Amino acid sequence: MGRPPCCDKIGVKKGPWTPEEDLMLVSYIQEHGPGNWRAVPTNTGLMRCSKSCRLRWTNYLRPGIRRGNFTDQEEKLIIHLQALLGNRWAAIASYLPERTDNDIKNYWNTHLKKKLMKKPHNRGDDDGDSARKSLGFSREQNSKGQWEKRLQTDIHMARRALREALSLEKPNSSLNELKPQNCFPKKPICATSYASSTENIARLLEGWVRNPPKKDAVRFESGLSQNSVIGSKAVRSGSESSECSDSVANRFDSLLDLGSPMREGSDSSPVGGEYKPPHAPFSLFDETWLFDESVGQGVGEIIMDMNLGDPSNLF
DNA sequence: AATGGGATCAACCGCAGCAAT
DNA sequence: GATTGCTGCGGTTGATCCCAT
Repeated sequence: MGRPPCCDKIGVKKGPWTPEEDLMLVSYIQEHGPGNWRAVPTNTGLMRCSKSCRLRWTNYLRPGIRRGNFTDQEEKLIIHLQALLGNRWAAIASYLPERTDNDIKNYWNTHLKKKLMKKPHNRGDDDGDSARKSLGFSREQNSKGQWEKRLQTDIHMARRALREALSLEKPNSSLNELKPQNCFPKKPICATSYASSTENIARLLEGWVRNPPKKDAVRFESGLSQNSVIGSKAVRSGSESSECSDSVANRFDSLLDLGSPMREGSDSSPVGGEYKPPHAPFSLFDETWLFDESVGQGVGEIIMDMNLGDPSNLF
């Protein structure tokens, strides 16, 4: 059988996007909201395939994306989440709402993997496998179901890992330490010239995200929620970056807010309602377990003590 | 100044999942 | 239940940048 290509390959433009194309895409999304990507090339006149449009939006033009260097906090969070989730970049990205899965994937492949490679012992072979091994998962157990099952068993281990990742800098630090002004650099670094132009385009969205279109935008709203407004600030260049999005703070706050029960279908999920894993492999979307001290102790505790108990050992 | 090699990252490709029919 | 079409995800590629020589 075989599926037809997502678009007519003939006449479809490839390669880097131009500011003009970005503008066309952004204008369209401003009006109609993201989604129905199939219709985007036709309606905008863009000579791009729908996938390309979606990718460009989600990875670059979408408000709320922060570019530039990863902070230590982010880095450690990624390492821990990667160890827990494997290369599920989208799931990992949902915990770093201002980062795209593509960015995280790139960062992992270009920085973290090498970094971890340098560490003898428990890492080095292949993406996450080693990390999972370090968590006590053998290759035999590596089949999705098994290691997820195992993961559920070791829920407290993950919880602790993430908590430590989030509080590593100052073990006794308050949640304020996780506020963006602390966990993000004051200034976006390494924005390319073209990135700057897209920032300008993103700026165009600023007014819109404050009052997103109501129709056709349900998915968009659930995906961005509060992140949108602040995020659009975040893509501004340096001078305003100290505002650096409350979104992450909110999300971390809600991540850590043990008092408020995590919800299903709530707008205020820890990551802005974003992460509802399509596969729902285990109850990661109910993140309270990550921090809930009351979860029983188990063999994972030992493993964690040996391997991830001290995240600083990673480096 | 030229150039070669490594690093980085935007974008593409193919597959899987899911919903609609 | 089977088929079809759309969307999302992860792996990979290739263009560009950066730095050392």
